[in-house]
Amino acid sequence: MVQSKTELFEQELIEKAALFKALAHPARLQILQFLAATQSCITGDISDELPLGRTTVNQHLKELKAAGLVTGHIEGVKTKYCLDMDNVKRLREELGGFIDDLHIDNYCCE
Amino acid sequence: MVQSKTELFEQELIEKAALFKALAHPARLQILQFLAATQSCITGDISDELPLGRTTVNQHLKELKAAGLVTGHIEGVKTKYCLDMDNVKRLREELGGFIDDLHIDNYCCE
DNA sequence: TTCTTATGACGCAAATATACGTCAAATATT
DNA sequence: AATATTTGACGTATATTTGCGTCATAAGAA
Repeated sequence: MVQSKTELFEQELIEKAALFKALAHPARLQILQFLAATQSCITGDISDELPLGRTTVNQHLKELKAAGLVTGHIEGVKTKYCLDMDNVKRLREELGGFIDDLHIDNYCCE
Repeated sequence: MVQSKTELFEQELIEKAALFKALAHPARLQILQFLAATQSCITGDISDELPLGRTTVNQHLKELKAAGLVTGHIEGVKTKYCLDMDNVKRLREELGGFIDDLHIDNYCCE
C-alpha cells in the first residue's frame, strides 16, 4: 500500500476496530483468560502457560496495556498484571453495542 | 518470526481470535454497517461509500465472507452482498460469551 | 457482433504484526 | 560486594495485512 488509510475513517470506527484488534490473537485471549482465572494478579511468567517465549508474551502484554484492558504494577523485581475491570466491562458493552446497532432483527435479505 | 505459532493454541481460542480479527479494521466495520443500513442487499459499489478503491473493498468483503459474516449472490453482471444474520447473531453471543466467561464480576486485583 | 459495465483473480509494494535473542537496569540473594 | 532473577527496551527476521493496478471473464446494451 502506498500509505495507511485507517485514519480516513470515522474516529469511532477506528477505536472500535482497535479494540477488536487487541483481541485478534489467541495469545492475547489466553492471557486475558489467565489473568481472570488467577484472581490474584500474576507476575510475568505467564509465558509458562503459553507456547511462546517470554519476550513475545511481554509484547502481547504491552498491546493489551495499550488497549487499556490490562494494567501492570511493579512490585520489587517482579511486575503484577491485572485486568482493568472497568475497561473490560466497557469493552463488552461497546462490542455488543456495535452489533445491536446493526438492527439485524429487522434485516431482510432477498 | 521463524514460524507462525497460532496453531499451537486451543482451537477454540484460534477461532474466536479469527472472529475478532474479521472485525479489526474500520473498513470492515463500516461495510457491515452499510449492509445493515441498506436493508436490500447491495452491489459491489460499496466502495463509493468508503475512502478506498474498489479492489481493496473487494478484498475486505472476501475476508468478511471467509469469516462467514457476509454472503454474495451473483445477479446478472452484479453481485449482491448480504449479512449472514444467523452468523452475526452467533458472533454476538460468542464475543459476549468470551467476556462473560472471564467472570470479571468476582475479579479482585490487589 | 461490438461495446460497455461489473466483477473477481492475480500479483506487487508498503505497512504492520509476530516471534524472539540480546542487553542493561533494578531488585533480591548470598 | 558479588551473584542471580526478573523485567522491559531494542533490534532483527519472517509473516501477514493492506491497498491498489491490471487483466480476463461474464452479462447486458447498442
